[in-house]
This record gives sequence, structure tokens and C-alpha cells, in this order.
Amino acid sequence: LPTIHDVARAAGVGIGTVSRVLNRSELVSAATRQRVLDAIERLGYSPSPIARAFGRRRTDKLDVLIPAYAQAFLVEILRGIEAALVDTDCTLLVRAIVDADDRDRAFEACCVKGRADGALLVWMPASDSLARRVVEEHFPVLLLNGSDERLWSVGVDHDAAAERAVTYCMGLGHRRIALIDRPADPFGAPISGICRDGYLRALKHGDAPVRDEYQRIAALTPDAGAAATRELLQLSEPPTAVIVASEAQAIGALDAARRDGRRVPSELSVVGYNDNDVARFLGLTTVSVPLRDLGRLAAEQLLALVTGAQAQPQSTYLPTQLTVRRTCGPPLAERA
Amino acid sequence: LPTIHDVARAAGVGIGTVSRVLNRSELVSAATRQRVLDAIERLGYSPSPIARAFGRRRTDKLDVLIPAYAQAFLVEILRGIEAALVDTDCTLLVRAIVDADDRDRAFEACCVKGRADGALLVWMPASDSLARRVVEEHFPVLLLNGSDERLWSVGVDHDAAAERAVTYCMGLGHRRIALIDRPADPFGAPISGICRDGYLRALKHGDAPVRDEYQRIAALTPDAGAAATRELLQLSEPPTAVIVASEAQAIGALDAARRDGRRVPSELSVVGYNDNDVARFLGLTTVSVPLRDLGRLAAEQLLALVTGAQAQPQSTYLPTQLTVRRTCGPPLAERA
DNA sequence: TTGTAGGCGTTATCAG
DNA sequence: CTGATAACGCCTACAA
Repeated sequence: LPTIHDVARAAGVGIGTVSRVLNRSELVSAATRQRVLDAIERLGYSPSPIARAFGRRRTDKLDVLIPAYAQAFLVEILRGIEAALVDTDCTLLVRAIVDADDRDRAFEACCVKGRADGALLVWMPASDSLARRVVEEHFPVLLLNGSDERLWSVGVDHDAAAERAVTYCMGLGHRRIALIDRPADPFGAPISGICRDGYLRALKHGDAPVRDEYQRIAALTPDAGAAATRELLQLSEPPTAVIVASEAQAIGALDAARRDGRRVPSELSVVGYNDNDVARFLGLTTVSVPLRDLGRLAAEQLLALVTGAQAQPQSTYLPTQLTVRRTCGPPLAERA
Repeated sequence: LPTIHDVARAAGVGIGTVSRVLNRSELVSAATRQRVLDAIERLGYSPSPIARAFGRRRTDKLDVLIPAYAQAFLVEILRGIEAALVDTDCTLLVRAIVDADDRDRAFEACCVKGRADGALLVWMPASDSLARRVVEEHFPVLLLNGSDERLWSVGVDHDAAAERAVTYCMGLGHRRIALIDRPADPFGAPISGICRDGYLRALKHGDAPVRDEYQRIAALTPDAGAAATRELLQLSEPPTAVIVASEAQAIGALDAARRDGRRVPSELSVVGYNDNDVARFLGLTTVSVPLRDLGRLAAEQLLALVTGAQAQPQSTYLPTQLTVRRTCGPPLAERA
């Protein structure tokens, strides 16, 4: 395999010149540049990425830690990230996180200098020790859909989204509105959800009843969504509408309603979350989360952190959008 | 940041010894090793991955090229790959491929020496030029669900799977069996599918009629699956069963049948492909493809190629399994 | 505008 | 068993 020395010899120049050509420095005469380019072409030379990283003390790699949900939204995010990296020679070190142990191991490794130039934590909260190390060592880390005052982050305002969804349902005439939330920490106990506050805010603002039994946190599977929906429907006063914090859960909710003999939307309105082709296909009214934009913005910001100076951590929120399709409508009868 | 020299000084040994300790060489006395370990601990030293790669002339990275289908099976495969890499210090350079241009660019880059130690092409055929380069340069490349005589590959026998599915349907009494196939090349024209031969074999073997209009190739979306199903149902002699080559398409097929007023399975039996929680949840009878095992095996074999000697290219096929649930049954009436 | 020399942090080799 | 030393291939001053 040819090295930079071979190219230099072949072109009759020094290695410095070759290096300058490689790195698009302006300080090379057109003629010399052409000779070098020819030599490179002739020898089939391409610079060794490892040696390059070694010399530059930079890897041109971004660590991506992402929950191993077997779901489509992950891929959408990845696409967005890669979109930001097109015409950059930066590549992605992806690690799909399965559980808490796995996550902690990944956290341990991800800010070892020399592994990657920065890390992107997708849809998972940073551990306390990670946050501390990051701040200490000034390692570029960005949370995509997570928030931590000490760290940079990009996300959507789940509370605002939930608020809008609830308000929309109230506008249709619903008063008994339930929430099937998703766990805030995918690897922790399901103690807090991502959009409960917004849900509560909307209910209070609209003077609708707030009931504990209308609030559920479920795993990101159709089964869990179906189970939670069944429980809601078996209440003495079942909800007439339900906000569901993911697509997978929403599929389960739709099916549970159907099996229970409830028509959607007349007997139960359902608002989903995210937006994929299955949702579109099922006519699911959803909160559309701009996954690809999130990915792109996150990667762009992280890249800026890697190259530029570290300012104060900053949080950016992208707007969500309510996509109205066919699973929401006015409640059949107002018993309240 | 401490280097190996700092550790050596702190431990009162030479860097060679530290290196040996780091690399678990046996040629270090217990006492010396302990002193080195202590020094490492005390200084908080960890070896620079870049320098290490430079010295070893090996990156400990595997390139993974994977189609950017926004679907769950991708993640399952990734999980399998990562499972094989646990307790290896190998990491994954993932690239989600969007289209043919993208793929070709990735092919161009992926076997540049020094980027990664090997490449895994998931669910996409290698280009001719890639195959040639791989053979020439002895670069370790493995196809996961693809086949090329010149390259190593791991996959499942789609034809055998289709054959089994068709045979199963015939066993239930079906004679008019259709196929909604998936394109063999995700980025090429949809001219050939992945399991048509097996489908045909089973039909011929069972003396069932073979009709061109029963064979369709559709994109991997619910919409495409639904459209193909609608067309099938509008035939003057519509099929009573349909084999669908993906989950996403199968969801569309189920819905199209329902909208057309056909009961599943009594009026239309549906066999899906792959197996995820949505399929499980919907009660879809499917060909279960061992995605995680595929990923694991592929990574294991690739790792072997990277470290060991290159033998002749070899293809391994993993068995699929027919998972019987609720979308297949005897046809309602035999008109034939 | 160009060439040269030094350094980057390991691993590997080879004497001792 | 251990220590010194030579690569490794590039980048980046600095000198010309």
C-alpha cells in the first residue's frame, strides 16, 4: 500500500506538499498540485485514516448511543444524523443499548478520549457520573431528547405536545381523557413519564376532571398499550379519548378498543405519537415528532461542539405538530 | 492525559512491560504486573485507542452497511451483531444506506484499508466492482442475507421458507395461492423477488395452478402491500391465500382484506415474514427469520475472517420457522 | 511556495 | 522476564 512518501517521490515533491494537497491548503501552486494529484491517481493512494487520526489527534467519529427499541423511529433519527454528516468525513460509531448495565458500560467507554470526537445520547438520560465527567473533561456530549442542565440537548417539548393533543380532544367535546405515557427513562423504573405535566396542564386549563386512574405508564409495545387500554375501558367511567405516547402502544390501543367492541373514534378517540408509515396507513391521528430533523440538528450541534469552542450548555426544542387523521372524533354521548 | 510513558515511570518499569500488561501477555511477573496495574489505577490511565490502532495496524472496528428501511428488523440484526461483539473491544461503524448512490459511495469507502477491519453488508447485494476489489485486496467482507459466489455470506433460504409457507397453505386446502414478494435488490429495480422460486416449486409440487397474476413484487410498506392485495382480490379468480414477504406489507394486506370485506383467515389467509411484536400482536402467521442469530453469526464469521486466514468463501444458511398464529385457515369454499 | 525534521502513543523486536 | 529502540504514516511547525 502506497504511503504519502511514495506519492511525494513519484511527484518529485516533499511529503509536506502532498499533505497540503490532501488537506486542500491554498499554499500550493496549481502546477504542483496537479502533479501530486496525478501521482495519487497513478498510485491509487489514499491516506490511512488511522495515521491521519493519530497525527491530527482527532478521530472524525461520533459515538451514537441509542436504545435498542426494535422500532422504526430509531432509524429515522439515524437518517437525520447521517444527513448532517453528508459531505463531512465524519462517521458514526453506533451502539444500540439494551439495558441499564449496557448503558452504563457504554457511558464509561464513550468519553474515553480518542475513541470518538463526541457522543450523542439518543432518547436516554445521562447518568450523573457521566454528566460530571463530561463537564470536567470538556468532552462534547449532546442529548437528543433528554435534558440535563449541565449538558447540551436537542429535543421536543413532550409536555407541549401532550397539552395540544388534550386540548384538541377537549375541542372535540371530550372531557374524560386518559394518558398512556412512556417511561422517561427507558432503562429505569417506569416511575415518571414524558408528557404527564402537559396532559395535566391542559386538563386543568379546560376544567376537565383529573383522575389518577386515567394516567398510565406503559412499555413501548403493542401488548403493553393494549393492556393499559383494556384497563382504562374497564373503569366504571371509562375515558372517551386517550393520548398514547408511542406508535407501538397506539396500535395496541386501537386493537384493544376494537376487541372490546368500541368503535374508533366514535366510542374511543386515540391520539398516537411519532409518525411512521404504519401510523399513516392506519389513519392514526398523531403528534408528529420531527425525528429526522431532530437527528440532523443534534448532529449539527454536536459537530459544532467538537470543532468550535464550548459555550454554555444550551437546550433547543423543535416544534411538534398534530396530524389529524381518522382516530379522533366527537364523543358519541356526553354522560357527564 | 497520562501516556504509557507516565505509567512506566510511575511504576519504575519500561514501557514494554506496561504494554505487555495491557495486552495480557504472560511474560510478566506477578509482582511487576501488580505494580503496573497500581500505577495505571493511580494515574487514571487508559491507552489511546488511536495510537493503539496505529501501532497495531488494526482498528477494531467493523463497517456495517445497512439499508435505511425504517423498520424494526434492522435493529434486531444490529442487536445480534452486537451480541457477538460483547467482550470484544470491537465497535461498529454503522452506515444506513438510503439509495443506490449512497450505497455505491459507501462501497467505495468501506474497504479502504484503515477505516475498519472488515465490512458487513446487510440485506443488499454487493456491486460487481466491490466484489472484485474485495477479492483482489483480500479485504474481509461478509454478506448478511445476500449471496455472491466470490464472497462470504450468511443468510436464510428464502425459497425454502416460501416453499414451506405455500405447502402449509396447501395443507390447509388452499389451491389459489398468491405471492407478494419483496425486491431482491432494495436499491435496484423491482425486477426479481427473493422467494419466487420456492413459491413456484411448492405450487408445482402440489399440482396447484401457477399464474403470473398471482405473483407480485411490492415495496416494503403497508401501502404497497395493501395495493398489491387489492389487485389480487379484484381478480376474477382471487387467491384464497397470500404469502407476503415482509411484516410491513402484511399489515397492509390484512387491512386491504378487511376493507374489502374479506374475513381473515376464512376468506383470505395471510402468511407474513419476519416476526416482530406487531406481528405477534396481530396474530399474524409468519415465517420467522432468526434475525438476531443472523446478526450474531455474521459478526462471528466476519471476526474470524478478520483475525484468521481467508479460506474459500462460504455460504451459511440458517433455518427459518413457520410460526402458526391466527391469519391462516382452511379456505371457506372450494370452487375449483 | 516548498522541503525537512520532529512528534504523536502505541506495538513489536531484539538484546540482555 | 525486562528494557531500549525502531517502526507506524501522517500532520505541523519552521526553515529555506
